[in-house]
Amino acid sequence: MYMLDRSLIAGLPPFSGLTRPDLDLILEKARSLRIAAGQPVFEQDAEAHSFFLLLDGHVRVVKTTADGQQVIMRYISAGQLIGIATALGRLTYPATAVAAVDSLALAWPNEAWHELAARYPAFAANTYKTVAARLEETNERVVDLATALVDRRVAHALLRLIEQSGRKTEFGIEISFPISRQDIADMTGTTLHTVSRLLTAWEHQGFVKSTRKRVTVVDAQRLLDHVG
Amino acid sequence: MYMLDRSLIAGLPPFSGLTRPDLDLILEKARSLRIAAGQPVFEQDAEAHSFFLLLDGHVRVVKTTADGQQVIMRYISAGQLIGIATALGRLTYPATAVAAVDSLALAWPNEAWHELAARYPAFAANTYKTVAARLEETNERVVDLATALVDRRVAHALLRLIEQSGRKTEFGIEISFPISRQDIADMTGTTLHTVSRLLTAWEHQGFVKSTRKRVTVVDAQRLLDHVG
DNA sequence: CGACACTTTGATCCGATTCAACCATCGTGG
DNA sequence: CCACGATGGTTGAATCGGATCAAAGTGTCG
Repeated sequence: MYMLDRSLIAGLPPFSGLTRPDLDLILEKARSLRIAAGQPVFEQDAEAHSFFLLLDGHVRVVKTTADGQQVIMRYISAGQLIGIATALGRLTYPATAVAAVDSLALAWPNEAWHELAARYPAFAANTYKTVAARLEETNERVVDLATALVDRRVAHALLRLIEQSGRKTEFGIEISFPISRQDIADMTGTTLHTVSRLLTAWEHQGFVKSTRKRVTVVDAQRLLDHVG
Repeated sequence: MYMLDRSLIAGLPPFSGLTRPDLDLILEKARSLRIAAGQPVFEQDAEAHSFFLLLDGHVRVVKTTADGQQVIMRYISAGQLIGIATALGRLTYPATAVAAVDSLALAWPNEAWHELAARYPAFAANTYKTVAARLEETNERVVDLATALVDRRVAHALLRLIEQSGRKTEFGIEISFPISRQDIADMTGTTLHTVSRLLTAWEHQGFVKSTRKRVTVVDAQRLLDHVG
C-alpha cells in the first residue's frame, strides 16, 4: 500500500479550510478504490461499512423498488461525498451507487466519521451543508414531480445535469458522462419512449443535440422558455 | 415577558440528553409565539431570521410554484424543529409553514444556532439526524412520485400521516388534525377530485372512514395490500 | 461481422385530469 | 336562532397526456 498524496483532496469542498497536516492525517485512514464503469460502489440495503469521496469519474445513485422499478436519485461527480447518510446513523445504504464511467474513490470506514467530525469541525460543517443542500434539491424535485408535466421534468433534469457536470463544446454544453434515454427516464419518472420523442422534437427545434448516450444542450434558455 | 419553563422542552427529541441548567440557558434565548390556525409561522422566500420548535399543534410546510400550484412538503407535529435548513446556511425560507390548528412554538434567532450547536453537541447531533432523516424520507417520496400510480401514493400518504400523528379511536387510527381532500391532493400530486373518489371507494371497502376534514384509517394492512 | 445495447417511431389504450353541476356542513352576523 | 355565504365534498362525462404494445433501425464492441 502506497501513501496517498494530500494533493488528491486539497481544495475539494469537503476539505476546504483544512491544513496540510490535517489532510495527511485524514488520508491515513482512507483507502482508495477503482470502480469500473457499470460496477457498484455500494449496494442498496447492504450493511453500511464506509463512506466515500469520489476523486474521479461519475457515479449514479439509484433506488430500486420492491417491484424492480429504478429511480436515479442523483449523479455524483468528482469531489463529492457519497454514502454519508449512513455515517449519520443509518445501518444500511439507502440506495445503490453505480459508476457511470471508470471511476476512482476514497473510502473511510464509518467509525472514522465521528473521529474526523470531532477533530475537524470544518469537515463536519461542510458535510452537514452538503446534506442540507441535497435535502433542498430533493424537495425541489418533489415539487417538480408533483406539479410539472413530463416535458418540463425532462428539461429540468437536463438543465440540472449540465449545471452540475456540463462540458462546453462547439455546439453548446454537453453532459460530461454517458447517459441513455432510459437513464433520463429513470430520473424523471417516465419511459425511454417519451424521452426519445422529446429529445427528437427538441433537436428539430434546435434546443438540444444528441447521439447515443451523449446529450448536448444547445440553448438552455430557449429550452427552459419552451417548457414554461 | 415571563420565564419559559424548562419542562416545556425537557424530553423532546431535539434536546434529549441535556441537563436542566443547559435547558434553562437554551430557553433564555427563545421567545414563544402563538399561531392561530391558518396563519403562517414563516413564509417562503422571506428573509430567514429564526428557527422554530413546535410545542403544541400541527404545522404544514408548503411550497408554492411560480404558477401558483401548491405542494405540501410535510406536516410537523409537536416536539419537532422547523425552519432549520436556514440555520444551516440558507438566507431565505425554502417554504411556507402554516398552522393547521392553533399552535404554539418557540423561536430562536438564527445567530443562536452556532452558539447552541457549539455548546451542546448533543443538540447539534440531534438536529443533523433530523435533517438526514428528512432527506431519506423525501427520497422515498421521490421514488413514490416517480413510480407509483395515484391510489398507491394517496394510500402511502395516509399511512405516513397516521404513523406520524395518528390518534387511536373506536374505529381505527385517525389523523389527529383537520386535513381536506385538497390537502391530501397537494401532498400526492393529484387533484381533490381523484382523492375524493379514492376515499369514497375505500370507505365502501372498509379501509377508511372520513368526514369533513377528518380521516380515519380503519385497516392499514388491508389498505396497503389493496394498492399493492 | 455478428450480437447486443440503444434509439426511433407508429398505433392503441388507459389513468387521471378537466369540466361541470350539485350537495353538505360550518361559521357568522343580522 | 336561523339564513346565507363560504368552504369543503361528491359524482358524472369528456378529454388528454403518456404509458404500453409493437416493430424496425442504428451505433458499438468483442
